[in-house]
Amino acid sequence: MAKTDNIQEPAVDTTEQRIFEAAREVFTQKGMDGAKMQEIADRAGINKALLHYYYRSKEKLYEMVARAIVGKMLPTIRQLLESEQAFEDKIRGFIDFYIDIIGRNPFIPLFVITEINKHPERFFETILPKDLPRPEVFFSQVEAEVAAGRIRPIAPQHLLVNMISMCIFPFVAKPMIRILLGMSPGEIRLFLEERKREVTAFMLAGLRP
Amino acid sequence: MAKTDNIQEPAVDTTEQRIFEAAREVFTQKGMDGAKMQEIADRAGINKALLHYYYRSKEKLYEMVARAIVGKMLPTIRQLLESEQAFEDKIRGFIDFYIDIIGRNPFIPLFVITEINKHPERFFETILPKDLPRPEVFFSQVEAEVAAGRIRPIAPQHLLVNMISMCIFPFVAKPMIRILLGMSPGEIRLFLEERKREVTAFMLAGLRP
DNA sequence: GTCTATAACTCGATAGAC
DNA sequence: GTCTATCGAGTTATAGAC
Repeated sequence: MAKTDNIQEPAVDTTEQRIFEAAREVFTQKGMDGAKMQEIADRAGINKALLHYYYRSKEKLYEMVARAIVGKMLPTIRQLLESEQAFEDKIRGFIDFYIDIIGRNPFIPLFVITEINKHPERFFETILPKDLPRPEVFFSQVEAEVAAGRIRPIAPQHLLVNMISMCIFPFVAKPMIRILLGMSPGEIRLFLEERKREVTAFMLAGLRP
Repeated sequence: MAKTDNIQEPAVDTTEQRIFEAAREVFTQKGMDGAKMQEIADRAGINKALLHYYYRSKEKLYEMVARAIVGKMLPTIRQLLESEQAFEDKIRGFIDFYIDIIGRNPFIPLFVITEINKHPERFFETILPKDLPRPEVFFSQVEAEVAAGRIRPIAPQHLLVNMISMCIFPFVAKPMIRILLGMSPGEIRLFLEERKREVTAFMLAGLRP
């Protein structure tokens, strides 16, 4: 509990941080089982023994990395669920910001999904923070919009899941989409960028009364 | 149970098939790296050495399993993309059938997504069949609907990705949704079942001119 | 075909020099 | 703090008896 509790500080390039960054790369690409301490050490440019000097075990190192990654996604979701912003602005803002952050960190969704499915107990007890965003404000907001006739009747839970699905899934399924639709690397990049506009349009169209 | 619920192969119960079935369970739940030959042998009720007698190596066994799983999802997608069925019927039929098949095999999406992201070369060269469904027929159909004014203007690629995302992603993110929305195991089951109706409604609403 | 026993190897972790 | 060397557990794969 002594030093690194919060982990978003800028690059000071200590050995400890180089290890952490190398571990983040390897763990996110290979997963817990596929990652090897040797590869992390090589990528950090140091020796295997040093990994254990700074982080006691592979398990501890993994937990640090996982916590930092999960923590990165929560503020955006909290903003959507808990803020008092106007409904349509919120939808627009969430889609834009969420697709943007995933576009810049495309490894995050698969990492989180894998972790949560393969090791749910560790995820919920050790990695996920306890103060999760609460969806009540957002849900009341949806219900108010429905009651006012500004959007068609829809269950708020399904609305939320539809929106998140359309934002995240294409990044996770990117290689499959590329092959199925016969896109070049440049075309798929453009396609994913377009989705900010497309998902927003589709959400608003799907909600028209 | 003598006969398994949802497998289409003949239930002959040879040693070879028991191994294959055990391997399917372990590989889909643990992934290639997390799966252990010992566990597969235990679950098949035979000895580790027999795994190598029937399938030469862990790698070969994994490829067999992966090919079978991927092959299972393709006919539904081919039906959507290539058949000449009327547009709205197609949309309704695809969502219903796809959510149903995933509901009965909820491990498939994460398995395929993981495989394709972690080992793209093996996936495309060894596991994915060469004769993929071609999207042209479906795309022309969407364009015809738009031209006729029966649906609002939308890029067929995004329409397709929106629909598939809303069908698949909730199953992959199930544990996260459970926690975020505070659902019991029974409630999440019901929620995912409801999605046949909800996704259909949302798609059709989003496409109204 | 099926088993037991074990070889061959990988990998996380530690000891101890500097 | 950082390194080299090595241990010991766990894993895939094979040899050989039945």
